[in-house]
Amino acid sequence: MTVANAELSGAVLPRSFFARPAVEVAPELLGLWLWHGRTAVRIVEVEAYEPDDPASHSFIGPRPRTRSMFGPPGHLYVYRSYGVHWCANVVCDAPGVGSAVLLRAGEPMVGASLMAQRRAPASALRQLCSGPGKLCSALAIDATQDGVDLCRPGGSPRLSAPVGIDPGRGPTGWVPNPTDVIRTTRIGISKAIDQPWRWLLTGSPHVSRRAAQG
DNA sequence: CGAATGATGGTCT
DNA sequence: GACCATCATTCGT
Repeated sequence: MTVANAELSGAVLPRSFFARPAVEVAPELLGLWLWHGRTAVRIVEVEAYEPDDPASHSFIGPRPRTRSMFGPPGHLYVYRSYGVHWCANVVCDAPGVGSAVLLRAGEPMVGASLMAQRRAPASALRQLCSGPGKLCSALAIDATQDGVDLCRPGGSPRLSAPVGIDPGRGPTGWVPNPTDVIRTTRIGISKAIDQPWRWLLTGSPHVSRRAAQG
């Protein structure tokens, strides 16, 4: 990594940040950076999935595929979607609970040209990471990263706070301004469709689908 | 702009 | 054999 990128990388979050239900962690992930190798995005859209949630992969209990979802918080849970795409979650709450936040979209911050290369023929900035499958493709995240610890300084992939923000400050760490966040129902599921467990950064052109006009 | 659809593979019934 | 936490493309308005 270049010196400039190292300075941009910010500080990782304490594991305690993730040791809460996904519905609490999810909105606070907005604005954080997800790094993998020489590429990084700012998270602009997330969804929470909980253990008593019929839409969650954890609903039926641990399976080989969902093993990491029941592991320690702050780790990655990666699964294959529709046999074609990869989707990445941040594991939350205590080990064994089965709570996670799906990373649905990001804004390219570092290595946009490399991400465009991986996403070819797509090239427009706002198309590179505007969906959970696109995000993993752009960041080159696949089954290899399933279970990886996102809290390791210098690790890859890893989550970090914006530059200049101390993620260890305050009771829950980094918290975005509430007026910067929009809350909606989740997308692309058939069960528990009324739970308002999707959050977006207000006005971001990098989300998978804009929120309905108020 | 929106609706419809095929690709493609693992998991569950 | 059905069902997907999706995406890119095609076709219709």
